Amino acid sequence: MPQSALAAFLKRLRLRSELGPAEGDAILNLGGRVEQRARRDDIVQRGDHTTHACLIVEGLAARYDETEAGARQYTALHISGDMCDLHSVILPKAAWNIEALNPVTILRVAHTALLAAAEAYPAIGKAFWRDTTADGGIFAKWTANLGRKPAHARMAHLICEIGTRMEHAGLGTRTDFPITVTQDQLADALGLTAVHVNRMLQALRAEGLVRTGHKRIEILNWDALAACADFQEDYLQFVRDAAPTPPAADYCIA
Amino acid sequence: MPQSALAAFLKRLRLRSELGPAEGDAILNLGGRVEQRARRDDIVQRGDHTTHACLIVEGLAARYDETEAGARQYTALHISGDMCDLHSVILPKAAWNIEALNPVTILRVAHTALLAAAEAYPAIGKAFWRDTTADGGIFAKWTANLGRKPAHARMAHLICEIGTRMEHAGLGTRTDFPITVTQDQLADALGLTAVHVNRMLQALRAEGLVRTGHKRIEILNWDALAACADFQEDYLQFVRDAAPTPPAADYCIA
DNA sequence: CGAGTAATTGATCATGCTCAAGACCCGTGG
DNA sequence: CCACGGGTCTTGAGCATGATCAATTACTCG
Repeated sequence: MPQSALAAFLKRLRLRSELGPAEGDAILNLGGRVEQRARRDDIVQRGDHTTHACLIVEGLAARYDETEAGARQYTALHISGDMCDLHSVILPKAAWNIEALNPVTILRVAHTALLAAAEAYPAIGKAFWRDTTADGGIFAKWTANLGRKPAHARMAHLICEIGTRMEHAGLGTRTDFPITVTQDQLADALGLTAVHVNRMLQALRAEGLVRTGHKRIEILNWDALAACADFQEDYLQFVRDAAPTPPAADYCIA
Repeated sequence: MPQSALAAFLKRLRLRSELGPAEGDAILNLGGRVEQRARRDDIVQRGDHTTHACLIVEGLAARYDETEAGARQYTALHISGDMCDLHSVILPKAAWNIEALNPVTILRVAHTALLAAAEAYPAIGKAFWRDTTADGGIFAKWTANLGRKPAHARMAHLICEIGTRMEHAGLGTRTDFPITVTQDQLADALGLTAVHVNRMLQALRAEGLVRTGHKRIEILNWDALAACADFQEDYLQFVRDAAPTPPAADYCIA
């Protein structure tokens, strides 16, 4: 059971990092314990001194921060195959919370196992470092969206991001994927109110850009949606970096 | 010259990570080339395939993202001693820009040197990983602030954050530190307009919380400012993690 | 001293919030 | 199989935070 979940994690890591067979085996043998969490459960709470990272096997989770007044802002969404909280391996004292957005199956993987793998195989260590850093790039993009884009563009951007990530994770296509999320939750991801999310979704539907419902999102016009979102995929870093091209490489083509 | 700049970087790393003398020497011998950049220069541009990371020796820099329309959002500020763009070591293809906010002295350190140090000394690799991850935590906090706090609280929070980081960097105290930044730049960090930044600063001054001018910020009432910002330092992760407390540790106290 | 940048002020505008009520949807139990 | 109930979605009306536009004043640095 852990193995199949870890296979998804390995696949994820390989989207960004080159990992050989030995390293693959090390990932598959990380072990861990499968757990269920109910919707609204906190998987991690601020202040926790964590000893495990959580691989999302099934369901949706979100990292969030909360103001004194209780207003909640999601800072990241995690889908199946994400090791949400890989951060905690290197920074065990959580300064954030992670919540199950719907009933979730997680695999709790010990930091000790993750660190041992990272130490035994430098490529694994770098893959972990790379993935947490890519997550940081996503945080930064969310910051930029919240700071400088109007509500409808934020909505559109989030839909494009999730679609792209779903497709890379093999959970659907970028234009048609399953997701169970309420407008309240979208509001907390977008820094809006649920009422306004509702109106923005209606606008996107009216423009013929998306269709929603039945726990799915379907994008009817990707180009138009991406344009309205100013969505450019590069920040997701879903490209294994080519070896730094030697300056002379261009000439080899002829 | 590089050595003294690298000493600041080492000091910074040691705020979060335990590094021995050999590791310290490795950091001090990273080498690099000192360069000057004028205000408004881009130190890194989106799409660059970078080969060096940039240590800020003197001055202020910002990572930013820009919308089609040209609206700019800073996603991170970097002060002296910050290795801005340590991220690029593991993700060389920049999906962001870095700009000099005022005349800046940087030390360009080769990725090859940084990676070699990380590979030779696992503790250095982890320190790098930890610092980039802590940066990610700061991005996440900015996201939360932009999404869920009103302008005056965002302003207050940024001032608290910079003060705290300045103090840890040894560049002043948290309540009185030098900084050269325009209201336009603050606006781009806070997702506001310069006009509104001006008004929020006036409000904070009128409440007797801060004093500004002469390239300094002085905080007259830290507690009140932190309260208005809902500032809690934990997200900066300026604490070297205690060894995971064994469950029995509690009993040792008596 | 002069030019350019930055800070400040005022007036109007609009995006997105608040509050409130009603419709819809879906799982549960009678 | 249907009624019930809670959560979610939808709609409307008024409000406010922060944007926009447009001067004017104050620095700063040659």
